[in-house]
Amino acid sequence: MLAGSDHRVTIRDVAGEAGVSIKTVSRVLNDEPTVAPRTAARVVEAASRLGYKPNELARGLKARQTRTVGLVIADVSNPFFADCCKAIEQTLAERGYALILCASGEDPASERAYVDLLSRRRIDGLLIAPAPDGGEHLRREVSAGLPVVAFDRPAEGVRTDSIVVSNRDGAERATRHLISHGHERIAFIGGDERIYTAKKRLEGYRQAMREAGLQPAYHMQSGAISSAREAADRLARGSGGATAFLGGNSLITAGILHALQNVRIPEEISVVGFDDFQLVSALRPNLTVVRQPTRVMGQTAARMLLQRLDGS
Amino acid sequence: MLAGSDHRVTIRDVAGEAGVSIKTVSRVLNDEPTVAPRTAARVVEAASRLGYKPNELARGLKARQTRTVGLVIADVSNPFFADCCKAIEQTLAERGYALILCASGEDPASERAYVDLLSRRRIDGLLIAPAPDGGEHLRREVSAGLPVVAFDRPAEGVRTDSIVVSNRDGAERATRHLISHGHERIAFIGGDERIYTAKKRLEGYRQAMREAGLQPAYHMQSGAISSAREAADRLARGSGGATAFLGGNSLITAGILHALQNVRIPEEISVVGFDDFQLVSALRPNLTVVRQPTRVMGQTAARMLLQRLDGS
DNA sequence: CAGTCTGCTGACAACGGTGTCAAATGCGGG
DNA sequence: CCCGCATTTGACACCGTTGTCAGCAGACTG
Repeated sequence: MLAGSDHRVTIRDVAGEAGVSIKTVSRVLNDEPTVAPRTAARVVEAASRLGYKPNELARGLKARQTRTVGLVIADVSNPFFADCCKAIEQTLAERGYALILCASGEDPASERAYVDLLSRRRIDGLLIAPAPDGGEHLRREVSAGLPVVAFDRPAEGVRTDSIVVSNRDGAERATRHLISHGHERIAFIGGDERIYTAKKRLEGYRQAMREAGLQPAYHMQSGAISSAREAADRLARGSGGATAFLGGNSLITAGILHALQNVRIPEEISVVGFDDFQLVSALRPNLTVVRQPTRVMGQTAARMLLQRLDGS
Repeated sequence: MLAGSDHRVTIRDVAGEAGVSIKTVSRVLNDEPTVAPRTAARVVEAASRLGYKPNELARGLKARQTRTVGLVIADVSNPFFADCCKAIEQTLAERGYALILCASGEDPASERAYVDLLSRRRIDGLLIAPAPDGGEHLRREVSAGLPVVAFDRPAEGVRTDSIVVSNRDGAERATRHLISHGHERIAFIGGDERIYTAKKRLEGYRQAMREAGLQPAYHMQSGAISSAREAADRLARGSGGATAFLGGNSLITAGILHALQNVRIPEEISVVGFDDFQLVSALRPNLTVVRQPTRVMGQTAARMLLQRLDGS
């Protein structure tokens, strides 16, 4: 209908079209009740005829809020984060908030750059799974008044709300589960030890092994599936090899399963993995998992933030 | 250092602190060469002392660009989209662009709402895997001058750049591959037929079967893993059951594998899946896949968009 | 009939930056 | 000593919206 005029329609155009002042258009668009019905109708009609869309930048500048939140995670292609991200995005979208996605790759410098970018864009709030070695950047934002909710891991050295499950306890229980099934040589393959969740899970594993008087055998690594596979290969080898594995996250568990592709699970070797997610459980329904409530976690984090933004 | 004053630092504050006009501060921050070195130094020092961050909303309002792009996909927790999303995010971040993530769930109404939200936020460009039954909303944006790049599927009834792989051809070849291995009862389980990729893959499958004089047996479905599993169960049953399966995407392939968990692959039944991704291939290294170049696809789409935004 | 009140509307400033233009400053040359 | 010119700086308008306040009818009150 409208030609591809390069000139974006503004409130002024609508005002002109409807023969009223811009303030009246503004009133109508914001449902202020003090406009005469006939006038309001004219304005609505003019706005839709011109295909008017309010400029949220201008609105945000004046109102000092953008209805936008930042999400900083390590990596979207990690199913755990993808699931969190999905839940968060949905929860925010229901309330009309937009989500700016940032993937830091567990790199503090990158995280810092992202936080800066978000801060300049004047996001209303921040959801973050903090990278290790947290620096000053989060503290600055928090003390500047930005609502921040940390999830999956707490933020080091900053007071923020946070949603964290008991990683230590989960690992401890999973290990005890294997012990109670008669295993004595239980290997743990976890993520980079500087990452909070990996560290806590290792603690839980060691605690359970110590209590049972067993010798821990673990490997912590930052790499992807393939390096977990190599580690599992190594730990399973020989007569003194592990009879059971505990995988520190879904990618690592996949690596372990890859290494054990010619081994019957759980008859020959048992595997317990962290991070339940649809694909792994579909592919290996007989795998025991320490389920992380990703959906609930994401939703809760988002709601907690919204609560502080909207008060609802 | 700075107390948590609720008042965000503005360019005016920096100007006051440095004893210059706001315009001079603006010049320094934008690296305009016409500022005396001593003055510039004073300004830089003042800005960093106050922790000044330019308000990108204000900048964007004046400059009519936000350095922000929208990404509309069906679902982040689908590994295919997650991988695309990762590549896109990285490519954009390198150039300082922010990404607003929107998950439409293949719902045209939701997609429309998202496009509207993005348009009001004055994104510079849009990356989209269009939902089926595309309406007017995309056409409107395109003709209003918004740079749009469609990926994974073309946008119906709108002229946009698009990055699409040959789905039909991939399915045809995969089917022929199975035929050449002696299979005659080959079943295809695909996604919702209204979705472009699913439709094309079905076409390819049928074409190959027809050419070989074989009877096609397929099931198209919009559900998740579990419904693919049920379909596979049904299609494999009985003496006339399928001896080979072609899975229309990674989630469906996972469902098929789940259904066949007690069957040796590929000795008893062969499976070929679309969408290679790290987890499936780690879990079932002996699975044949029609690999989608997700990383390249995402990167290419993002670059194509950047090209139109930056000209670089 | 004057005065007040209510309902509706618009002029203007402000949000925090950048573009335009003119003005102030410093300096060498006539 | 004054002029012209280059360098450096600032006043002001503007981007597109909303908040503040005042104005203008017309109705109601006394």
